[in-house]
Amino acid sequence: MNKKEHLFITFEKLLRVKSECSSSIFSECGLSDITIKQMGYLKAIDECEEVTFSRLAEITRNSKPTITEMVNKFVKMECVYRERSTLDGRIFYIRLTEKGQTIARLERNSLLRLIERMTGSLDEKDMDTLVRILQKVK
Amino acid sequence: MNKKEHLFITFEKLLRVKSECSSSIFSECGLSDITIKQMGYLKAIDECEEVTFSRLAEITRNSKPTITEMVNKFVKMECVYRERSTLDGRIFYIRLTEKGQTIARLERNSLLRLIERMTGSLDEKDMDTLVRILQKVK
DNA sequence: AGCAGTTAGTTAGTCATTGCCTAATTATAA
DNA sequence: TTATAATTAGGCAATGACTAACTAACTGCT
Repeated sequence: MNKKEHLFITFEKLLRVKSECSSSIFSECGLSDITIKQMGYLKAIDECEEVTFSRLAEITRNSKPTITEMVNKFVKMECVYRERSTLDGRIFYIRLTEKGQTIARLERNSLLRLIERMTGSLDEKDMDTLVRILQKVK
Repeated sequence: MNKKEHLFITFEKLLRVKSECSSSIFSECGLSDITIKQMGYLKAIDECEEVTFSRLAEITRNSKPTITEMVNKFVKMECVYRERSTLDGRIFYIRLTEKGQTIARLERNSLLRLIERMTGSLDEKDMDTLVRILQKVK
């Protein structure tokens, strides 16, 4: 087996672990049936500091009623909640619950779990070596 | 910054590259709007040597008409084609086109592209070291 | 202070697509 | 002739989108 194949198999194993971590996160949140679109919306909400219905409609290029329905669905899923502005009673901010944020940051969270797993099996020197080598990749 | 954070950032960069490779593959195939379910069916077809409509209905726990519709959709998307059995004219095998197989094996293909990128920046010794260290991860 | 106009979000009603089903049909084999 | 493989017809729920009309709340002007 050549070096590329070795590398492929090694990374495949790591990615399988990460993918299992993603699945665990979804099922821990009871959201295994979430759609690609819904993931996209949660990420869009997470990327904003404070986001109103109108603003999210702008960002995602949807109508306001679409956002209302989407938010209602997310509220039922316990991913987001509304917070009324104290300055202007017409305005509601869309906020992620802890669960919503966990899912919005799924990539990050599953990678964190993988890194935990790695650091459990590697010593300090190995980690330094890994970082040193992988940083060369352009 | 501690070693875990370093490792996180390093892997995040690699995974971003891989994710860009996945997106490129989808758009090269003109299939950026494929759904999670459809991906699952393509993988199921790919995992079988030879699969008929009835067999795929069994495997995926769906009715036969569901498979017919799904296959018709995939035929329009140029992901699969029918091949009539020479032994029994009632039987059709569901076969992946090249495009269908590329998508069914997306994980593999995007990882292959990432590995290509890595091997372009690393020397033989680095690759050996990577494999040696990463194989320790349980 | 009070009304008119503007703005934020919601409701009602519609629509296309996906993904699934059962029942009936057609074509082929045994 | 009967059984089997796949298809057609017709239906249904959920997702994800829209426009038009509405309600609630703020803003500005007299």
